[in-house]
Amino acid sequence: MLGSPWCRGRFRDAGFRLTLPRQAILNVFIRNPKHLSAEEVFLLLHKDYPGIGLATVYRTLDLLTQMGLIFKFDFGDGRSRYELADETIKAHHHHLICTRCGRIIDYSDFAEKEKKFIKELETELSKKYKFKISSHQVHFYGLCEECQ
Amino acid sequence: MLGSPWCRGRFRDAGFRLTLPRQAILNVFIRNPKHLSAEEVFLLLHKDYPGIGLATVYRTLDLLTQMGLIFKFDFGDGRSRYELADETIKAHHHHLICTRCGRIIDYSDFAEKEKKFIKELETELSKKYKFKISSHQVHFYGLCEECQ
DNA sequence: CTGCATGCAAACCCTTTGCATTGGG
DNA sequence: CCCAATGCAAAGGGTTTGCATGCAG
Repeated sequence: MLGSPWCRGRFRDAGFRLTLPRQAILNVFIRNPKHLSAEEVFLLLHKDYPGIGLATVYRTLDLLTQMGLIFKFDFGDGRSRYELADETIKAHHHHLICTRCGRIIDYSDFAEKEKKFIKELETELSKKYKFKISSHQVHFYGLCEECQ
Repeated sequence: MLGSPWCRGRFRDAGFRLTLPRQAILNVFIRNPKHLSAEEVFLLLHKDYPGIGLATVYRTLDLLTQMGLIFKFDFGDGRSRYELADETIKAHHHHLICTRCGRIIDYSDFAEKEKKFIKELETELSKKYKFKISSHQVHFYGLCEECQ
């Protein structure tokens, strides 16, 4: 994904430069398919690239989100989390959030059923509220196995 | 709702005092059935009760959330929003959020279909992930009619 | 070369907390 | 009366911004 002309082209076409920090940050997501906070990205990055600052991480996360390469989530714990926008996401994977320990569980089961349902709902909502829907989030809150 | 023995009892049973600020804040939600941020509650309150401080608003919002009288939402704009936990919510009303102007549209259409779907999904998820689900949020992001 | 991107630190914004004071039960 | 609840101001934590410097194109 990274060295590929696709990635470079994606940046060039959008009028952005493919810099080292941007490549490195994208790499963090490729190697860590998780819901990373800005600080987590910064720390993971710091091992190999101690020179990259937190501000750059925030600016890059914002850029990548705008470019659609990553998705931004807010689980209500006061910090944003980001995730690579790959097939996993496209397959409508959603989240279970433990309100006690903060653990986040992905699930992509029931994807077909869910996809169909969401699709229908989006169509109806778009029509009724003249709303152009571009994305959605489904969060279930509760207690994970250990916290019960 | 407010003067009712029900409300007072609800506080007493939980070991809390039904103070003037708490009544006033609950009243704000009753009169403004919207997704209010802490600051909005504070400002609405300020007209009639200029003495009530922002910290008390935050503390009370937290208390009411724990008591289940209001719900807390996070739409990703960096501030929490709160809403009265009345029948409207119980009827599974969800949200469309405009990513440009921040407008939030409630919808409670398709409630039956949705309720059934969510219920099924919750059951399956609970079983598979041993997760005790207590609430859920469904957010659709996009552009409202005016912002398109 | 030219100007976008970066690093650093300060600024910002929302939220929480410490502490003396108030008022509900 | 007593202790939970309040108000105020200060602190906290995540995110953004200003500005001089660096590097991609």
